[in-house]
Amino acid sequence: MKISTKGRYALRLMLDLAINNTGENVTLKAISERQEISIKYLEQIIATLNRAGYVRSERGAGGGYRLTMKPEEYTVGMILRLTEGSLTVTSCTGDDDNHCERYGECVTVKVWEKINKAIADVVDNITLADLLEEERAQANDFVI
Amino acid sequence: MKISTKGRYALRLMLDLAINNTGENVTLKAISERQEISIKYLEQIIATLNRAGYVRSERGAGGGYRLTMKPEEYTVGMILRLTEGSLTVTSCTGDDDNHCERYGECVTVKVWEKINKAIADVVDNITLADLLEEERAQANDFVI
DNA sequence: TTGAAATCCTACTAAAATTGTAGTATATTA
DNA sequence: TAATATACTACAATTTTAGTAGGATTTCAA
Repeated sequence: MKISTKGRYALRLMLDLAINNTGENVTLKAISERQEISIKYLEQIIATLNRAGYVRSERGAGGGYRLTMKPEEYTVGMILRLTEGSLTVTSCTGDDDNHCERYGECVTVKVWEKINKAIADVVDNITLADLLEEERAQANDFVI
Repeated sequence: MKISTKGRYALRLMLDLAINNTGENVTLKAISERQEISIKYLEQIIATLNRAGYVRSERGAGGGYRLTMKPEEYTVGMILRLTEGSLTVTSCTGDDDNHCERYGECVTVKVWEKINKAIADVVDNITLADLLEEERAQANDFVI
C-alpha cells in the first residue's frame, strides 16, 4: 500500500526542475546533490519522464533537462501515474483490464472504487505550481 | 500501490461472516468454498482477526468462527489496517515512526498526507453493515 | 582534435514483500 | 476413538522494489 521510491523521487525531481526553472538546463548531477538521490537512479526515472514528453533533454556538455510545460500544467497525478503505473488500489475494479472474475457480484469492489476516486481527487487537483508555492511559503517561514 | 490479497481477503472473509451471522459457527471450509480462497490461507488471515478480537473461534467439531460485534461496529478501515499494517501511502509522514529525515522541509509530504487523509475518510466511513446492505440490494436486483 | 561533461541504454542483482503451501499439534464433539 | 475443526510455525516460489554497473553516444570548448 505504498507509493514506491520511483514515484516519490519522480515528484521530487519534477519539483526540483520547477524550482530551478530558469531557462538554463538542469543537470542530474545538480539534482542528485540537492535531492540526495543517486544519478544512476535518477537517470532511469527521468528517462520515463523524458519519453512521455514531460521534460526535454539536451545531451553533451552544457546539457541537462528542462520542463516542457508550465508548472501549473503538471498535476501530481500525471507524474505519479506515469512512474507508478497506476494509482488504483486493486486490479479487480472495472478500470483495470485484468479485473477479477468476481467483479460485478463482489461488493468490496465498491470500496476499492471509492478509494481510487478519493486518491484521484487529491492527486489530480494538486499541480507542480501548488507545490512550488508551498516551497516558497516555507522558505519565507525560514527567514522569519 | 496495491492493497494486498491479505487485506482484500480479510474484508471478504469478514463480510462472509456478517452475511452468515446466524448465531451458528461458520467454518473456514464453508468460507473457503464460497469465497474460493484456500483454507490454509484463510487460517492465517483469520488468526490475525482472532487475536485482535474481531472474531471469536471455537475449536473442534461444530466449531468455527463468529463476529464478536455487530456489523455496524466494524469499519473497513479497522479491518484493512489490521491486516495490511497501515493504510498510509508513504513512511515519510509525521504519522509514521520512521519518517524521512527530510520531513519538515520536503513539501511533497503534504501530498502524501492529503492522500492518507482521503483514504482514511473513505475506509473509516464504510462499515460491514453498509456492505451487507449493498450485498442485499444486489441480491434483489438479481431477482428482478 | 581531443578531453570533459552530460545524457542514453540495457543488463544485472540483492533484498524484501507477496502469496501462498505443508505439516503437525491441539481441542471438541458424537 | 474417529472425525472435525482450529492453532501454530516453518518454508518456498514468485514478483516487486530499489537500486548498481558499464559502456555508448552526443556536445561543447580549449
